Amino acid sequence: MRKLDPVKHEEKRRDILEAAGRCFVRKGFRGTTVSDICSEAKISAGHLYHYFPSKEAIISAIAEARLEQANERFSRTTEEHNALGAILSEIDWTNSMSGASGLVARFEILAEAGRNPAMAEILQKHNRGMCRLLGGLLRKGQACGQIDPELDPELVANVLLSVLDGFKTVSIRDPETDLKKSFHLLKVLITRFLAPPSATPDT
Amino acid sequence: MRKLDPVKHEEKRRDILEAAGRCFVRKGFRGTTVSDICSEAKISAGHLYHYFPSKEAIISAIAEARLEQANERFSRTTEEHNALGAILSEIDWTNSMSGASGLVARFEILAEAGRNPAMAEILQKHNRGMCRLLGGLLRKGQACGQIDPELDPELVANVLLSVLDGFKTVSIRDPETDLKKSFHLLKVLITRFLAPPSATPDT
Amino acid sequence: MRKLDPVKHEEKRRDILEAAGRCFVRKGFRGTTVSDICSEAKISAGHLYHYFPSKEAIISAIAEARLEQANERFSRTTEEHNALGAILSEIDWTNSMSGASGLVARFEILAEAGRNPAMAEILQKHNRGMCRLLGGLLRKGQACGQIDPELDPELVANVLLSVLDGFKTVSIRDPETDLKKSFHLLKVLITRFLAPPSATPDT
Amino acid sequence: MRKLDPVKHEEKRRDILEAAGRCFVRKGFRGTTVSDICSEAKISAGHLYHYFPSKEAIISAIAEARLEQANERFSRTTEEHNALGAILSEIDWTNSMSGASGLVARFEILAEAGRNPAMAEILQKHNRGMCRLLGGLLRKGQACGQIDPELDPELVANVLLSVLDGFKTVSIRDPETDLKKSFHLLKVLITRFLAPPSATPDT
DNA sequence: CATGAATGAGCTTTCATTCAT
DNA sequence: CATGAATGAAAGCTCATTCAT
Repeated sequence: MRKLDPVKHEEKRRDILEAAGRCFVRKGFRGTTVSDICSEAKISAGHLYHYFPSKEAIISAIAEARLEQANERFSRTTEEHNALGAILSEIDWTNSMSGASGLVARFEILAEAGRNPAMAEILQKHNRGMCRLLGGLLRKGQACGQIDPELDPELVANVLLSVLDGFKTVSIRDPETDLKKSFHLLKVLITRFLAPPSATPDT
Repeated sequence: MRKLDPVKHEEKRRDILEAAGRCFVRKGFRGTTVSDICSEAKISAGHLYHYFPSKEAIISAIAEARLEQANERFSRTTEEHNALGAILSEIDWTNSMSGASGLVARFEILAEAGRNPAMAEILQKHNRGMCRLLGGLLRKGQACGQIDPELDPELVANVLLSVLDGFKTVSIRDPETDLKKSFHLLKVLITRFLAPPSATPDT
Repeated sequence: MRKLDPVKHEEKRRDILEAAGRCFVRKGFRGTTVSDICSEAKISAGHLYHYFPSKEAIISAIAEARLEQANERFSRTTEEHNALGAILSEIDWTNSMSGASGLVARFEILAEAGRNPAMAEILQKHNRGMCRLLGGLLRKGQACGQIDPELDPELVANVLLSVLDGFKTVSIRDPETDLKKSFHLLKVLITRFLAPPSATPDT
Repeated sequence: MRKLDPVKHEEKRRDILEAAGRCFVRKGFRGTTVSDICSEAKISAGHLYHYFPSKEAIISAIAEARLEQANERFSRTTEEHNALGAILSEIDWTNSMSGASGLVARFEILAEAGRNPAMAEILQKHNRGMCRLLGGLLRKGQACGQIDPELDPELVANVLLSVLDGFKTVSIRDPETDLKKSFHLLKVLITRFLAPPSATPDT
């Protein structure tokens, strides 16, 4: 007779997902146990299975959620920026997140996608979305002469997003990296790359 | 009388490491069991412990070996190329490795390094080495006017290596990517980035 | 004000018991979960405990109910048949139930009774009832010369009921058995067994 | 290099199977836990899996072994008895086994076979074997006039074996049954059933 | 050197049962 | 009455590691 379900249920699901997210950052997908997640979410061992059918499902859900969030943020960003601005804003946001929190999950997802087809599909789906957004911006930039018209927007989008992910490794490779400086350098890199050949890009 | 040890021993160690490498590509560090490795290396379960004290040690050794190999290859490359050539050659080599084989391990290492200090240290040590090599080339390029002298060689090296790693995700993100085209695009990206401002880079 | 209870309650109890019965046939006593039963009975997980204190109680109740039904049916049968007729009618009924539905539960009960004293007692109680019924018929048959008077009615009843249960395994042992033929054979078997020695039984 | 395996291994396998057998008698297939078996076999929790891939496999192996033993014993029996003698000897053996030990497993197997196709197949395979043996004896009996030639040997074999299984329930149904008397009664039953119509069967 | 039997902690998952609503 | 969230013990099974041979 009581019908508080749908809301509470979804809320709890989110709680668990967040708890799982924190665990995954600390120990990785495979290093995290279901027990870890239950402790973190303050629920009992078996109760997790009222919300998710398996650990695998939680991993998928986390990946999906993380990528979804990224897409949404990027979608908002693209509404008020041009291509270059959107990319830079994205990097800026990445850098602002102190610590590995969000970043590590990224590599976990990439590593997993390299051998788990289900994960690969999730990743690809979201990547297509982001490429479309960025590709559109690039085309606009080309239309108004800000961007080299010779570049293939779709390809550039894919490559730039890859490069962005790569950039996230900078502080793992060398923790003493000056993030401000390297951010500026990446900005130069992208600016010079996209600029129409005739233009004389600055440093 | 038993005096063939040191050589044979080292040989076997390498065998095991290679077997482990193949397993890790297929199932990841955590998804691979010691049993998997022993089967692949065609040795018995316990015998592996004559060569490595723990699974963790194998993971470290693999990471070390992989990065060592990369460094050596890059070291050789740098002897006969300028900065741009070395980077392009590196990308070329990456692309030539069909399949995820070498690449996946890379993200595994990065994800692991993000939360495991021991792995982080290994990664950082080798990254320093590669940065030094690439940094030296960049400086030479600057000296002879091929590369923008305003760029900080060390920082550029670190960023470029990161970008390179990112580029490896291209085909995971979108398996239908035309690798040749995207390789060419990356070449353009790097060329334009490094070129002295006055120069008119090609497409 | 709430006064429809006793009737409704008993009704629901029976519903649940029937649902449980269907589950037990499919998965056995131990293979069936309380959840299975609740789903089948279309009630919620915890609500079942308003009707039964435990799963064990449901198992007992089912066994009791099944045996009770069998007794009642046999009781009705005995009113209008002689011994041989009653037995044959019983076998006929068994055969008419296509599928394992009722039969499987029988072996489940026997196996359980072999190790669970509570179940054993239930089984024995009902067996005594059926033996009394069948024993009475046999005695009548002896009185009117249809049945060998040398046979001990109680013992014969118990053995015949056992044989009947055994006969139920025929189609499990060999699913291609011709039930009609084997039914006829059993009829011959019982007829010859019970017939007074002088009589010349037919085939 | 050591090669004590094949023998020791098979021996241990048998040990475990015997331990499992004892557990199954006490608690049934589903009521027995892997832990129970390991304790009974005095091995550690996980070690069982060096010998059997799953609990299911143990259940199958037990069923197979039990039925195999029964077949072998019956095979030996048939070499020195005629049909009636073989059956009686079989019943005798059954009765001699005090307690439910062997019997319970029988109903467990039958109940399981009623819903588990794998178990059903095992049961059917062995039943075919026993039917062939018994069928052969029956035919011989018919040839020398001891057995009613009108009876279909295969069908009779299957029905008799079923009846035999049913007879095993006698002491579960009524623990106070006089086994000697009921054994004698069954002997009468089978004798009269098989005897050629003209013959005057004894009591 | 080499084997594989053996261990035992711990993993994911299930399930009978309770209880707040 | 009725729900389903919640519990926690225990299930089947895996796995890194040790050790007698």
